[in-house]
Amino acid sequence: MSDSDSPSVHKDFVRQIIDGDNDSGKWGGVVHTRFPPEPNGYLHIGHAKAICLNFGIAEEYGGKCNLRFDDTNPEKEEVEYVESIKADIRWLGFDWEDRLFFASDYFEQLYQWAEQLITDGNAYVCSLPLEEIRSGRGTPSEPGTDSPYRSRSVEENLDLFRRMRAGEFDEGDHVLRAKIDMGHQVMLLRDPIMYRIRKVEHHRTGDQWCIYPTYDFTHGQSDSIEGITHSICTLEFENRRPLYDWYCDTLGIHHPQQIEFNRLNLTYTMMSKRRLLLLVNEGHVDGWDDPRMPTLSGLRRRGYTPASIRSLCTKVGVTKHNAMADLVLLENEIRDELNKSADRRMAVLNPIKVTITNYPEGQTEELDAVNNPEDESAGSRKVTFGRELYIERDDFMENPPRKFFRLGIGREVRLRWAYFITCTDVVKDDDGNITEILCTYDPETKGGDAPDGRKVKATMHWVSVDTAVDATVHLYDPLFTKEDVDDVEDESLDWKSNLNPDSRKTVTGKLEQALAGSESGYRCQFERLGYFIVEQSSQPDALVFNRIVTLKDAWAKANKKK
RNA sequence: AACCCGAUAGUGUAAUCGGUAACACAACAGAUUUUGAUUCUGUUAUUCCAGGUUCAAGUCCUGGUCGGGUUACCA
Repeated sequence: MSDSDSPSVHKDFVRQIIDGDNDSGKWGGVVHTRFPPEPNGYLHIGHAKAICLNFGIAEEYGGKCNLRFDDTNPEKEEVEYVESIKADIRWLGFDWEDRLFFASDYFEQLYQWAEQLITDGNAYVCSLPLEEIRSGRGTPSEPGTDSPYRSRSVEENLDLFRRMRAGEFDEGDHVLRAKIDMGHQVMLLRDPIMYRIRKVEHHRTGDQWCIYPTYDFTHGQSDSIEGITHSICTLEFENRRPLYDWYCDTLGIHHPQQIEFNRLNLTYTMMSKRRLLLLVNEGHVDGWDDPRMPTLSGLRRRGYTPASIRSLCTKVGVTKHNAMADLVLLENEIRDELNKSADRRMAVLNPIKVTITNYPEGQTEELDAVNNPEDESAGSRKVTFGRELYIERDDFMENPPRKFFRLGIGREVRLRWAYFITCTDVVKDDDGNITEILCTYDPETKGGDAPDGRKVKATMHWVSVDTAVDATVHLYDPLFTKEDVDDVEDESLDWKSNLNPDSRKTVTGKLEQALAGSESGYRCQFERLGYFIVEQSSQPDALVFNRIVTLKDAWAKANKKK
């Protein structure tokens, strides 16, 4: 590769293993990985890490990465999920080319291998009820007891297993178990289940099968069939590696190396598909693609870019111990990217009216505003100034503390790209609430510079009342109030008690006219507020924006601390 | 409890033959600034514990502690 002379490109332990294999010639220099999602939910940012690892490694080593759906449990799996997963991987920027596979494509081969194990005396049909299989397995400290069916003859096992396939039995009547060791220290090796009867339609094979293989009896063999060299999975599969190895070895087939890495955890959210499904089903969010969800479709709708997510995935690293990455890491990625590329616009989200008392009634003027100070080529646009304006309510204080250097009575500030204004008075309603701010402007400061060189402490955004465009703006905050979603006060509470009731606030904002008619997917910075994207449901004449992320705000942070 | 895995600034990671513990983010301070943003500069702070081997240990050895996983006819 080209940048091999860049000083110290750290390689994680997975890549180090691959380097070692390439040096020793273990796989003849071949690197072939796979990403194996189960189509029972939407992909989340944790999956993005696995995708970046598997597809990324294939790219770096001149190898290939397959997409394989691990669809052995028809009760939970749906075509909708298959399609969303494919779309999300493509959006992230990866391509499986012609290597789209399904574990269900291998059902017949798997079945033949099961018969082989039976024939070799390595598997048997067990007719114990579920509860007895469980109790018979013993506990980690006590060995299990052999099933009474463990010694069935090969002929009887074969006959029973074929009749299971033929649909002669009901669910739960029989299972096929591997004959390993009921006293093994690893519980998983105490005669694990290989096949169970499920009279359920499968989203791809329909009613062709009424017995389905378990994950363990499927995964390694699927890797084997596809010629995978490095089967990379998350830490919770570490315990299953002995079984993965046992099936490959006992069957005498190509035996990929399973390597486990730490999954991505992020503060203020969680990655459990079961829980995410619950959030959707119980209506805590609007759907899998709700902009508050850590799903790829949610992050996409929120306004995150594929590059920002990929960048996070490389920054968090790959190790073997459980880690929880700070959400601000992700936020910084999108801030960095959009700071360089996004147009600046002015929008007032909590408006209060300002009247410039010495500005002629009925007069307006067009002023030049720079689109992006970080990118000269972005050019400029016109903004309209007039006698009546909106500013942010938070930018005015009647009795400002010492450190507050925005607008107050008698204070002078700059309106971005416009004039210096000085507050002379406020108008209040009968309850004493401020309804309007009265100011004068200095015509000499047009564009925002004072010829006499005098300084102001604050520059504020604003929008003229006459040209303001209304828009619905969704302000998002983290879905949970705790860094660790499982951090609950007492036993009676669960993670749902940490749901943030204020994770979405919706306001009507006043936008500068350049934003009129914006198309869905357009990202810009609302100056001093944050980065926003035009919502996918937005219409040119009924604008809807999502806040992607706020700008860093030292003033807000200082206040929060008090 | 048995088995498996892990432990390095607040967080995430690096230190490849045993040879000056470092990077990013966060925090704090300052400079610049027509965004209290960005940018720049600086500061604080790290090898789980106890022994051992060694001129020298984050790294090797022994014992412990703590954390996670497994104990599904889910993946």
